[in-house]
Amino acid sequence: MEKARDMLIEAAVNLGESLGLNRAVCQIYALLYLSNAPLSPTEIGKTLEMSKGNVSINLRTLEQWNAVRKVWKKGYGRPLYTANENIEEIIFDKLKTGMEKRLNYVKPIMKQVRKDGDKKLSSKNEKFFIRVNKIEKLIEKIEFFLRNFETIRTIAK
Amino acid sequence: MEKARDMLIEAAVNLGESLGLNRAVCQIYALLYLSNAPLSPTEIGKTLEMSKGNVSINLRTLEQWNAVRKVWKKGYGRPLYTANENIEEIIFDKLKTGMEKRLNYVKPIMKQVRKDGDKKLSSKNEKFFIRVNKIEKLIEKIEFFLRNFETIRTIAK
DNA sequence: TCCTTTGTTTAATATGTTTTAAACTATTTT
DNA sequence: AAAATAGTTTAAAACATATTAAACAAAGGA
Repeated sequence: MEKARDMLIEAAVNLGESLGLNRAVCQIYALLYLSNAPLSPTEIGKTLEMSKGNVSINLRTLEQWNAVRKVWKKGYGRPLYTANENIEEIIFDKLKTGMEKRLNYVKPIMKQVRKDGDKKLSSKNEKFFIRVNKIEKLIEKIEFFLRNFETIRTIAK
Repeated sequence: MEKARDMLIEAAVNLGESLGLNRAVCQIYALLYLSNAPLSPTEIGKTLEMSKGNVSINLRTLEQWNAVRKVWKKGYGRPLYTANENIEEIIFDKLKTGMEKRLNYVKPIMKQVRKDGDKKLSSKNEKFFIRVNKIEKLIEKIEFFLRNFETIRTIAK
């Protein structure tokens, strides 16, 4: 059954690329997702033939994304790790957080551009501001989408 | 007005990062999007202070994405370039094409795993296959989403 | 036609990211 | 408490990507 597992792990790596994720995070997450029981960093490293440093770094990343969480086994003082099985939630939360951060950087710029432009609006600049308006509309649309995604998803299926 | 333009170009670079796009594609697309008239590669290179080789390579990429198209000015044998203003369409088409390619790689693997598994289903493996099922459900959901995105988008606003 | 300008291709350089190795810290076992 | 095992951190290496410079090809103007 390990062959099947390894094939699926490779598939996860492939899919992860499309989200800009590195090999190690995908491998670790997929392994934990497919495991019957929580695993220790050492076990993860051995199974994936990956240095313990790499395991450590990427486990932390996965924890920050809420993609993985610690599990405490009694009588054993170190944490094991298990996957958050709700993949949809993980992807969406990450997308949402990332997008919001970017938009918060962009929005003040848009405001500034608009303010400067209102002062001196020549016909040559008109087209420029039509496009600025279009971008602002698009940003609103994205924000609407992020706010209402849960609802949309429910309607969709 | 060039200051405003440059600020918006920087904003585009920032947003592009979240989609895994490189600096040059974002800059070139944004410049063309905000320009009143089509531009030549030389003009683009000068404005963005970028080597002509880089302009050439990334213009081709943008053309392949349908993000930019050639415009022929009569009496002039070289093409100028202009932006496809439908940003939403560009992003979605790219997402769709990319996702479909990945899923077509993953789906045969899923089938293979399921086939191998049906032969010898022990209770230890049961949990494993429950998770395989979950992934298949998720893939179906993504495919549904890609097929029906246009519709969903219309409903959403 | 020849010279100049513009655009493409490719090899090299520069930049950024991922992974490892090794030094360090913390925990467990004896 | 000492030795062994496990985990973290960091500096270096391996690897990947983006950018440029320069050689080449195509087009425009003299």
